[in-house]
Amino acid sequence: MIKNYIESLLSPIMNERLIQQLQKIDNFSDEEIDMLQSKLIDKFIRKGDHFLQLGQVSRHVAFIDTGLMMHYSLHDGVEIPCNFSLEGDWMGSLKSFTTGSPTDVAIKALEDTRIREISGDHLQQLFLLSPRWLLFKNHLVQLVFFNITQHNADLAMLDAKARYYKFMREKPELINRIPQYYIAAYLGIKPQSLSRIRKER
Amino acid sequence: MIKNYIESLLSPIMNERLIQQLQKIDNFSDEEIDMLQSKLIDKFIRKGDHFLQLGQVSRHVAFIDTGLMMHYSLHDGVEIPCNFSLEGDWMGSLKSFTTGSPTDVAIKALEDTRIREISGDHLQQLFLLSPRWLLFKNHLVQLVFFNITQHNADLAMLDAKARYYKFMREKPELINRIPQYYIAAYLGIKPQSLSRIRKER
DNA sequence: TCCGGTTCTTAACAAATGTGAACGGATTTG
DNA sequence: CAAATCCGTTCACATTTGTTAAGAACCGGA
Repeated sequence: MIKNYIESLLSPIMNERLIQQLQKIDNFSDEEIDMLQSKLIDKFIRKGDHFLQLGQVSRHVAFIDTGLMMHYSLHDGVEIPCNFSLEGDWMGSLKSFTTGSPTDVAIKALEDTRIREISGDHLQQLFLLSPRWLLFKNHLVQLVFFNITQHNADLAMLDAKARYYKFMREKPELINRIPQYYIAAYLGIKPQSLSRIRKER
Repeated sequence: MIKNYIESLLSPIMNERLIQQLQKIDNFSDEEIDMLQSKLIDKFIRKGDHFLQLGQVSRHVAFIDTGLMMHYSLHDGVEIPCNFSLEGDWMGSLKSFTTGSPTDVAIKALEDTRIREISGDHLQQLFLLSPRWLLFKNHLVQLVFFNITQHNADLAMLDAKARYYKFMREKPELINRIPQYYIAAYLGIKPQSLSRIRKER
């Protein structure tokens, strides 16, 4: 595909972004960042395919270069999204990754997505080489944790309209990239109700 | 108080419970458990008082010997519970504890509560003495994480009645120990609605 | 013990959300 | 290209939940 070829040319820019993200967490040295990059593996996940299937054990954490992924669990045959990760984010199923238990939160691509992943084993090696990488893992855990806790409070506190407006306000870049029935499920309402809310403005 | 005196006599039984909980996580040796116990400090938290105030930095993790605690965040002046911890549980505000940031999830006692706490510094010492204690910390994180993720899906998926029935089914020991307006807030409904649901059976 | 506040319940009504069905546009499949 | 499927919208109607207000039950402090 032409599009993929063009994206591959963007690699320097994408590296820039990865490095920026890491600097935000802590002032990693160039050597440390090289250590990480030498262990990262490029992958391409086609829209609709999974980074992590339900019941699998998560063995990798990944940085998203381009694209969009959805974390979700399954209830009565319905996919309930609990989080979204997009370009510039790190993602992983933390519970499964750290405990080795089969995951009950799957991760699949909502768009063709380009990632760079690192295995748990390699991450362990980083920890040994430079304990600073523990900060990195902590950061990932905190981020997911914060997201979910916040969303929890929103679901408990706000009505459907307020939840949708808040979503629009805080994640405007997602509103047109996620199918509405997933947004509705994420917000805890039916697609028809979301449609009604959207109409009102 | 006579009650407190009696409880202090129960100490061997409470130790039993702490040890049982640890064995569930991993087969810690007697020496390792002694290491932990030597660092635990007894505390008593009166009903309504806080283990961790909003905005404080969490510096301790604690085991609950007797009593009941509520984790909550504040929205528009309303306390929104996101979790409960009771006797036999370990508790802590993981985000604040591991990052050193001020907490946005407070923890307060819903009953007079007896805990044994360990500081982050002492926990670090344990990690150095025996890396197995890292499993312990991971276990705590996973537990909280699992709870919140599950509750999230429930809030998004179930209606008020189903949420309450599920709560009754899964945490029957809590139903009569938590004020109903807190249960209502936890379930994302108004106290009057909860009252109506309870009346229907 | 009594008082004052808090919590819980109840009710009638208003508002929000769910349900089922139909339609049309977009996308995929053959 | 045609047929089939999926997705978003709309509507009418059912059901659930919120709101407001009042009183009863309960609890803690003086």
